[in-house]
Amino acid sequence: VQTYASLLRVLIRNKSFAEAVKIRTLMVKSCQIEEDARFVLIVLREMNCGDIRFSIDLRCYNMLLMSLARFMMIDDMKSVYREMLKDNVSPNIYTFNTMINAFCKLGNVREAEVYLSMILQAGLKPDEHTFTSFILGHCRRKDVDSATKVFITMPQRGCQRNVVSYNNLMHGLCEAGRVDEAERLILQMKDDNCSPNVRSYTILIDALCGLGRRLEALSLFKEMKKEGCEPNVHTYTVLIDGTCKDGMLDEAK
RNA sequence: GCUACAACA
Repeated sequence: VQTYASLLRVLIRNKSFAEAVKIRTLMVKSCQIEEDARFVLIVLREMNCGDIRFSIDLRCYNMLLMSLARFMMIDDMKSVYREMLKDNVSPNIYTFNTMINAFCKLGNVREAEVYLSMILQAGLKPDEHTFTSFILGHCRRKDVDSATKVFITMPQRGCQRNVVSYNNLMHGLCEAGRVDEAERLILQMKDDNCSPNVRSYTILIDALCGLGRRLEALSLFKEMKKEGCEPNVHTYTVLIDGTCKDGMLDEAK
């Protein structure tokens, strides 16, 4: 990250702006830890107003917000959002969705709703990412019923549900102990132009194991492979974890 | 085209 920053300064001094944009993108995206994100934030801010002016465009603001979101730096996100308005850069649906998703991750649906109303004020249309984040947010607050409501209204509002919408709701249902409803959803997905992915199966397998329904978990595991869905580390972890807990070591292999 | 989801610890 530091290297990108130095390189960036050189490029700007040489007025190689096309190259600079590329490096800036790499810099913002390469943040591995919170400290990197903080550093990038400082660098971009000083470039945005410094004498060697290299202003932040919409795309860069969005990527910056995403990097901050990765480390749950919600306060910094709020300030960056305010700064972009001051800078006369109009947020687009990506910007709003990034903000909404961050709040929803924290279960702060109230604040997410503020940004939803801003989408409408801006004359934009909330999309499947927007609603899918709200499903997540409600589930994080253990309010599966509100999540279900959002899920139901999506098609009514012209949004196709996608795998993640399903996964989020299934996860919420599982955490509420409503695994049977989640199992119904994974079947329903197929009639809704969605195919379950590794995560869909892993969520269900995990829940079944947690309830001690290991045989069902194992048959789901077989089914996913039959469907051509490759299990990954997470799948094996929940499966091994769940089956070993009760001494079924042989199935675990 | 720059955005979202799962396990253990």
